[in-house]
Amino acid sequence: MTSVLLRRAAGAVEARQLAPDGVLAEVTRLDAARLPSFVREREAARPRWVWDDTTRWYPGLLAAGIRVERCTDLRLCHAVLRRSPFVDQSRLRGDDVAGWDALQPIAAPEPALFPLDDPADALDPGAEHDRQQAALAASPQRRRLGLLLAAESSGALAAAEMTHAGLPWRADVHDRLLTELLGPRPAAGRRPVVLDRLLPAIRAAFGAPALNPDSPGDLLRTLQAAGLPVTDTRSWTLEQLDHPGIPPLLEYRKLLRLLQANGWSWLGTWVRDGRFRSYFLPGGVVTGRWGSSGGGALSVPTQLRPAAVADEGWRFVVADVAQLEPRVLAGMSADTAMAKAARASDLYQGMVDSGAVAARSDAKLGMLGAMYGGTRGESGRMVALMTREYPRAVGLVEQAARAGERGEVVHTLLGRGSPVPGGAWAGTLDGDEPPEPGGSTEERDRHRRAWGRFTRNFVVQGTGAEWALCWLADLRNRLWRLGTSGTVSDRPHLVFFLHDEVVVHTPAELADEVSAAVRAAAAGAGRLLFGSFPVDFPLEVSVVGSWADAG
DNA sequence: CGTACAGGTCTA
DNA sequence: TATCTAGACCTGTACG
Repeated sequence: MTSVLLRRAAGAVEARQLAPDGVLAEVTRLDAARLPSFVREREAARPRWVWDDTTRWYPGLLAAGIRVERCTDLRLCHAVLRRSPFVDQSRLRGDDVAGWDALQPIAAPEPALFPLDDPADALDPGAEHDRQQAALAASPQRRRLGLLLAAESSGALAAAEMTHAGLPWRADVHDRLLTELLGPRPAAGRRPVVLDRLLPAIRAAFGAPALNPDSPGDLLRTLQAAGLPVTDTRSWTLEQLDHPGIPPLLEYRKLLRLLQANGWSWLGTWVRDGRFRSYFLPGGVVTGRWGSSGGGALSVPTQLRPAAVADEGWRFVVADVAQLEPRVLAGMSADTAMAKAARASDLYQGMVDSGAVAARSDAKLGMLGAMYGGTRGESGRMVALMTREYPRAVGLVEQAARAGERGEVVHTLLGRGSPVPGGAWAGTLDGDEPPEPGGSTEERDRHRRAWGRFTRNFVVQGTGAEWALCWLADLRNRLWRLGTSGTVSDRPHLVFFLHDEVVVHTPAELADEVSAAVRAAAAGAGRLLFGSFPVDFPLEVSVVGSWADAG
C-alpha cells in the first residue's frame, strides 16, 4: 500500500508519496486551497494518509465533502509507542521528542484552514514517521502493536466524522422535557418555578429559614443541627435517612442538577442545527478509552435520551456489548472455564448455569470485585469464589495488581503501557526521591494499594477499549460501503460512541443491513484480538427512532 | 478579580 | 452486609 505524507509548509502543503517499501516516489507542492481536490483524486487509490494529527487535517477535508479510508495519526501513535513496553525507546530518540510528547489535539478548528503559531509546525512529520516505523519493525510484538496503531488512527478518523456529523438532537423535545420537570424556561437571572416552590418546603422541614441547599457546608451543618448522623451530603447517604425534609431536598437537588448540567443553557451552547456537537478525544484516557470535550458527551443522562431522534426517513441502530470487560478478561487470560460461561448472552447467568455461583448477583459482584480490586465484605468473599472457579482469569488481574504495587508498568493485550507511577511511595522504591515530608508508612501503603487497583483495572479496561476500537474501525468501513453515493453524513454513519456502545444514524431502508454490519464487525474484532480462542461478544442491537427506545 | 480545589452527580 | 475502575463538568469556597 502506498502512503502519502502531508505536511504544512509556509502556507502551502507538501505531499510526499511513498511506495510500499517506504521509498520516496513523488513530491508535490500545492496551495492549501487545492488540498481537498488533491486528496479526492488520490483517495481513489486508497492510500494511507500520514499526518501529524487528524484534528488538524481531517475536519477541513470533511467540510469539503471528502472522506478518507485510512490514515496514520503520528500524534496518537507517538503517545502509544512512548509508553509501550513492546518498544525499544531508543528508536524514538530525536530532537523533537518533547514536542511530539506535548502536542495537543485542536478542540475547535479555527475558521482559517490552518491556525497560525501552531506548535505542530515546528515538528518534522517525515522524521517522526521514520522513527515510528523503525520502532515498530524492531518490536518483538510487531503484529499486536501494529494493530493497535492502525486501530488508534482509524479511531481518530471516526471521531472527526462523528463531530462533523453530530448526534441528531431535537431541541423542541428537550425543551418539553425540561418544562415538564422544571416549569417553563425562566427569564434570565430567575430560577425555575418548581425549584422556587421546593425551597421553602425544605427550609421549613429543617427549621432553617436561611438555608442555602446549594452550599455543601451550610447544608451539612443544618442536617447535623436537625440531629441527623451524617458526615457528608451525598444523595446515597441522605436516602438512608428518615426525615420529612429529605424527600423535597433530594427532589430539589435532582432537578437542580438537571438544570445546571443539561438545562436550557446546555441546549443553547451545544445543540446547533438539530445536532449535539461535542468533541470525541481518542486516546484521551490513559487506559485507551476515549475522552470527550464539550457538553459532557460521556454522561448524557438517560433521562434526556428521548431528545435524540433520528431524521425523517432515518433510524438509529443502537448496539452495545453485554459485559465487555469480563469477556475480554476471559480471552486475554485464555481462561476456558470463563469463556464457556461467556458463551451465554448473559455471562453472569452463564456462571450460575455452570454451577460456579448460586446467584447472578453473586457472579456480578465477584467479577466487578476481581476487576476493581474489591476486598471487603460480600465483594471480597465472592472474589475468593471467582479465584477458585476461574484461576487463570483472576490470576491475570492479581498479577497486574502486584506488579503495580511494586511500581512496575503493566500493559494491555496489544501493548498499551500503563503510566509510570509518580509520587513519594514510588520514589522510595528506587530511592531517587525522598519520602514526602510527613508521609507516613500507612499513607504510602495506601497509595501503593490504590495504584495496584489502578493497574489491575488498566489491563482489563484498556484491552476492552482495544476491542471496542477494532469494532468501531471495522464498522466505520462497512457503513461506508453500505451507502452508494454521497459523503459521510449521506450514508449510514456513526454519531455516538461510549466505551461499549455505538449509535449509527442510517436511512431507514438500510437499518437491517446496518444491524448485520454491527454484528459482523464485533465478530471480527473478537477474532483480531483473540484469534480462534472461543470467546463470544454478543450484542444487543435495536433499530429505533429515538435513542431512548433502545435496549 | 482569577485560579485551584472540594464536593457532588451523571456516564460506562 | 457499600465507600472498588475510568471520565466530564457544575457550583461554592478558599486563597493569593
